[in-house]
This record gives sequence, C-alpha cells and structure tokens, in this order.
Amino acid sequence: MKKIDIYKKLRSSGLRPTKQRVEIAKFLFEREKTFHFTVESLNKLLTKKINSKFALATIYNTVHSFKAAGHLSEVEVRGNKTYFDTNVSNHHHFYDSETSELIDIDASDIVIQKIPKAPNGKKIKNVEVFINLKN
Amino acid sequence: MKKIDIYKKLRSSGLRPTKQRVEIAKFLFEREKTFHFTVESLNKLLTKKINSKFALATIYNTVHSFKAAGHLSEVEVRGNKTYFDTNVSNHHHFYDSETSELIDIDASDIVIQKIPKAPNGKKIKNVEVFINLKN
DNA sequence: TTTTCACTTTAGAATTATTATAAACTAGAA
DNA sequence: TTCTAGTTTATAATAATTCTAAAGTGAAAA
Ligand SMILES: [Mn+2]
Ligand SMILES: [Mn+2]
Ligand SMILES: [Zn+2]
Ligand SMILES: [Zn+2]
Repeated sequence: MKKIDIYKKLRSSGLRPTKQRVEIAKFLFEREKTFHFTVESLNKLLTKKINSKFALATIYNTVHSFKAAGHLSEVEVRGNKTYFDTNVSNHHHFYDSETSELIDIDASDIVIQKIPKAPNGKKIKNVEVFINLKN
Repeated sequence: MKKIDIYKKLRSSGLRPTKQRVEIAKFLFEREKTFHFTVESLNKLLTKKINSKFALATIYNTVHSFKAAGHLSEVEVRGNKTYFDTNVSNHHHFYDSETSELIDIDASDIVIQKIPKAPNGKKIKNVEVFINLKN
C-alpha cells in the first residue's frame, strides 16, 4: 500500500491524515501478511521503528478509529489485553498459547457441516472458530 | 449435587472445605444447567443468596482454585471481564452481545467437515466455535 | 481433647489495561 | 492568513484483577 493510498484510506473514512495516523497506518497497512497486535506491542514496535514516540492515548485513539472505520478488527484472545487484526475479512485463527500468537485461517479452509439453529428470535451474525495449539 | 458430594469434590481435589468454598461450590454446582458467570456477577448473586458476604479476593481465590482443579472452565468473551463456566466438558457457545449472555452448544451439535492442519510441529489441542448472535 | 500449623480469608494496597479530561496543537476550509 | 473543529497529549481516573501481610481456621497429630 503506497503513501497516496494511505491518505485515501484515511480521508475516505473521515479521518484527517495527521502525522500520527499516517505513521501508524503505514506501519499497520504497508505489509503483505496479516498483522495481529495489542496496543502495547504496537507501541513498542512503533517506538523502535520511528524515532519519535506518540502518546499512548494516541495509539488507543488511532487504533479505535481504525477499527470503527473498518480497517482493523478485534480478536478475542485469552488474556487481559485486547488484540487487533489487520485482516478485516471473515476468517478464523489458530492460537498458540505458548507464544500468545495468532495465525490466520482462511474462511474457506474451515467447513462446518452441521450447526445448531439460533435460539428464540435471534439470528446468527457470524461464526468464529479458534483452533488452540499445543506442542 | 448433595452436600456430601460437595465435600468430596473439594477434598478429592485437595481443597479444604472451608465455609466459603462450600457455600460457593453449592451455589455453583448444585444446579441442573450450565452456569456462566463473571466474578462480579457471582459476587452479586452470592450476596443476595446468603446473608453473609465474602471478600472479593475470596471469590477470586475460590474461582481460580476451582478452575485449577478442573471444576470450572474459562470462556473467552469479548469485553473486559473474565467469564467462567460450570460446564467443563468440550463444548461450544452462542454469544449474544446484546445481553452479554453465553448459551452452551453441545460438542455433537457442531460438526466440522474440513479443518486445516496445525503449523510446524504444533498439534491441535482443541477447537472452540463461537456463534455470535444478533436480533 | 487440645495443640499446632499450614492453609485460607480478608481488607486494603498495588498493578495493569483502558478510558476520560482538558489544555495545547494542527489540518485544512474559508 | 485566519479560524475552528478535530486531534494529540500528559495526566488523572476507572475498572478488573492480583498482591500483601495480618488474622483466622480446618484438621492432623499429640
Ligand atoms: Mn481477552
Ligand atoms: Mn475477554
Ligand atoms: Zn486474523
Ligand atoms: Zn458453556
């Protein structure tokens, strides 16, 4: 994803392309593979990557803005911290509790044959599969 | 589950049957259906049920002891608080984000036809399916 | 039955992740 | 260039959970 595209991405979702947002967006979206992170890990990596460091509140604000704009998704992982995901398409995860690492599974790589129907007046929004790993 | 069984359950897992543990165990395990709860909700319900209230730290200690003994499992749910589950068998969940409510799905009610193989030297420990609900 | 002590409970402090506040800053429209 | 709504920031506040260390207790042993 080129710099021009980063600006487009931000502008088209009503986010002013500030220095902070552009830096963070470049870090998050200029990559080939899915990136899973916590605010803490992102903050550490950003501080290492660029010389200036942003306020922690800015990382929180930005990540939440990106999520609200649909550029990030949130993954429910065992533990205290919130995990974010640059893959916003419907997909599943391996979870390695040894390393606290998430690995993407393409939606088409898991096929569910039988599924119960939703209870009383509710509908199924989506199905998330977690495959927990061991050594 | 009778009182005698509560004592057995505690003793056999190396937990001294103190007044607090017995009360909490009775509240959690003397029921037909699965019970999903947070420490906060359990504390509220216990305070209502029995006249005396226990220290919050005791609820935490007890719930963690029960989990370590295999009498409770932990369910990963979106949000800040930790959810516990009296159903310790392998099963899945509906999650209603409107009400923050979990509903059990028997393992046999979900059949997965296709599943990817675990990465590099890892093995699959277990598979958890979450069906998120909407209205 | 009494003694003893490792285990348990408890109140409160500490820690951790996250959110709120409010003052200073800035992108970009006018 | 000016103006202002949106943004960043340091810091305080909040919320869930864990830690601490003193007081209490179940039950093994005397
Ligand atoms: Mn979590
Ligand atoms: Mn959670
Ligand atoms: Zn992912
Ligand atoms: Zn359950």
